[in-house]
Amino acid sequence: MPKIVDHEKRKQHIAEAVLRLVRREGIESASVRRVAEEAGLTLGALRHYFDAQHDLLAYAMRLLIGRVRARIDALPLTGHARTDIELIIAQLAPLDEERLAESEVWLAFAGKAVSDPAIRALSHEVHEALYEGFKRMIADLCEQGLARPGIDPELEARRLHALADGLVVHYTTYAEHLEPAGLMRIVSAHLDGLFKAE
Amino acid sequence: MPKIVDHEKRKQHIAEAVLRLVRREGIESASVRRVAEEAGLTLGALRHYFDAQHDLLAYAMRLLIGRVRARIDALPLTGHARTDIELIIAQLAPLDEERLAESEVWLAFAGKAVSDPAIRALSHEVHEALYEGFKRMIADLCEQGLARPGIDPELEARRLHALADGLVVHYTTYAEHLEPAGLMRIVSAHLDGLFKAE
DNA sequence: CTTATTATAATACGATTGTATTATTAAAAA
DNA sequence: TTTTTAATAATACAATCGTATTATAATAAG
Repeated sequence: MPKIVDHEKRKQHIAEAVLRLVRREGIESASVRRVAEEAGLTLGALRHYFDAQHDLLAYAMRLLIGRVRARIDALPLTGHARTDIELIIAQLAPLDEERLAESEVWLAFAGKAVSDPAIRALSHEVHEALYEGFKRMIADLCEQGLARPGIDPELEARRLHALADGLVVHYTTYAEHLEPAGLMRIVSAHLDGLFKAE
Repeated sequence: MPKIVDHEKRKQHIAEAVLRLVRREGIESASVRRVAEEAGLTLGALRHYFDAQHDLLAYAMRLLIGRVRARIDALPLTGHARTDIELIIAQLAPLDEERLAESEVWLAFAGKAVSDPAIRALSHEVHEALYEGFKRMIADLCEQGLARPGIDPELEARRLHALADGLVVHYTTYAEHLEPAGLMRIVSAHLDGLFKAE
């Protein structure tokens, strides 16, 4: 009997309404009433699925994170370190309308991290995962002798991480003034500095 | 007769209350009532200085921008390009308590840029000024023959800009997990890649 | 000194917020 | 089929929000 499944599916349906609303009108418009309206539910019905607003927001954020994570996990990694790094960053960057929407919502949630502990925890979790991922990839690079000699993997991981996040912020916030292709050109130029010249 | 001066001074006093409040409890707590309370004024008194809340927020943001700008303008630039770039970035980064407070408030305002047109305009203005500044400095570098050959000033300006903003975001948001000194080490390492090896 | 102007204060209006309560309907379990 | 549980709906509560109005006190201009 698909009871729990239905329950979860409905929560996802509501969370998607949250994401739409946040993208369209900002996170401050994601009130329980507006979300209920957007999802086609009554206030009482929504409350049956989420006891409090912060639960709703945290759930929606987890849904967003899960989507990106699934996309990265499904990536056909080549084993070629440089290509793989670019592939992963491309999944985080606002390179098309779908990912631009994601980035906008992500930044909106990130802004809420200051006041909402659950969102703050999620944000930090993603931050750490990303840093660790970059660090591991760069460390692999060094071991394989592909990296420019004398580089510090931890420092370079933080540098790449900051660059990537900075680019996401810029190309999301000023998407109407910037050409998406430029983002990956900058990433590529940055990686040039990490790899040995051939 | 110091009428206008007093008026402006009082507006600044109120704006400082906004900045304190935003830093302490987030921008969503900067309601006109809370700000009036923080500034030691009545709601009606505050309204005499600011007709609407978005005026109040925009004014406070301008005050913040003015402070940082003044600090940069007062900088004893050496003429040595590399040192100067580091000096400027050091004024934008959360390297001590005072600048950490600034950065926190700045990020809070930046989050409001999505919904508030005035704040969005200010944010974009600062963004452009920073990009143009970096571009000019890197172009100077190239002309002086100090830059690594074959680099693209515009691309490098965007790269440095994204890195700087990304570092500010990371070291502000996760200030309790990161050592401030690490930020400038990363900037320095980045600049190594822009300059000719000597 | 009288008249304007500026500043402060108190109160009110309508809207929206998150959460809670209660009742009713649908569906699964016994 | 009866009984229990899940789901939806409607309504209510107290708090806060931005803004507006009106009246009073302080100060500068004539």
